[in-house]
Amino acid sequence: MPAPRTPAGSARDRILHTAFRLFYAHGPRGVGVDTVIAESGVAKATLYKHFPRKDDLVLAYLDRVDQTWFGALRAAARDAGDEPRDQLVGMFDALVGACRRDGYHGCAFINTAAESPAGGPVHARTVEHKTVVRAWVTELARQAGAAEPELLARQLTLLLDGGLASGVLDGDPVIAEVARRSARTLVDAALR
Amino acid sequence: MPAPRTPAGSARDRILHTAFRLFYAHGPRGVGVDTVIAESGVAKATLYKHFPRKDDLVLAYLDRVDQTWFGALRAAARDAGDEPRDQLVGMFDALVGACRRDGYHGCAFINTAAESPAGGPVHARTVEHKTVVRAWVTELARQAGAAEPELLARQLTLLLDGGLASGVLDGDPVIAEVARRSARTLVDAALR
DNA sequence: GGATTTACAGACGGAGCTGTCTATAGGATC
DNA sequence: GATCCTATAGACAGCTCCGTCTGTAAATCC
Repeated sequence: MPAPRTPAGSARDRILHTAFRLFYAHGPRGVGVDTVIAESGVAKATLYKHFPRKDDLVLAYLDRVDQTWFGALRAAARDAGDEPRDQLVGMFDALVGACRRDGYHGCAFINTAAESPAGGPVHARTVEHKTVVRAWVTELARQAGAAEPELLARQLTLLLDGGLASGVLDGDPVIAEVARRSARTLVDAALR
Repeated sequence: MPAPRTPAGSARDRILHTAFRLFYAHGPRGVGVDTVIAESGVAKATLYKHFPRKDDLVLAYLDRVDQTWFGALRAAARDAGDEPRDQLVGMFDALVGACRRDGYHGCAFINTAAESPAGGPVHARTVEHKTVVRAWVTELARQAGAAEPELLARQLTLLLDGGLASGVLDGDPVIAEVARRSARTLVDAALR
């Protein structure tokens, strides 16, 4: 395995890092391949060697988003303590944190899916991501003792999606707080 | 006022109708002006006479979406009876209906905002739309006797946004039902 | 030290995009 | 009937985008 010979990591990493930043800010369709190349300081041939189609780069971007966001969700839940009941509410702190972050621009998956043809690979990857997250929430709800874990999980992920999606407009952290309070109410009602 | 001389309404109406259909299906950025022209059977000069910039057409599209969606929300609320408390939940029937509709593709505002530059007219129009809807819901919540009408309105519109936004992926009507049940729980909790 | 791999640099074609322009035809109005 | 107004039809310029291609430099491997 050769050591990286470029200052800021391997070419592939630089491409991905730049694509992540640009795609999230302007949407994949709003960023040309030439821009990614220019800003990552990479040759065109190099980019097309690692990502033969632009779609491949978009999918790699979504994978990175998935890791980041899902990781933040689990970390927030973990930080809420050992009680699954508290973790179900605590995961919304990830939303609070996301809204506060500079350059926050909503849900990368929804934004990307909105500009991608239905039935394409981007949609499939997005559905996959949402499914994995919901399965995790469902398991938490089951551990918490919910009578209908699937329902509660759907309710909570719906809240998450709502909070994320409306972030396209204004990263108002109050929205995340509202979502958190809603989550508390729904969890309490489901576990009463 | 001259009578329409074209079979399917005035040229302006045909343009708007076609743009509505195409913009909603593929996103404004995914539809070229030439396509709108071809499918609406209109001359290029005519389109640019009515809508000097493509952005003008996009904004007119959003206005039409606003009328349609807000109208559907109010109609659903009205159909739920005279009690504001029931209307707050009943408005979610508009979401149920939207999810069932063929070609459902999520929230036109969020989808469009996601691909538009932040701070631009599209964002402003979207914020305006969301503000008007939320003000209406707030008034309903006040009439229903909520202690914190603004909070309840934010919670409910957050649910609406979540249900709409996730519709980009799958128009699963179950999501709308889940949103409706969440709304019932939140309304009950707020009015207890 | 030669061969191979990897990356840089950038031209290029074909397509699509927005927006302007000219030329023309058909009703409406005076 | 002459004159508008509006609409059609389509060429056109200028730009951007995606993806391919050629050529070159540097680092690694045998």
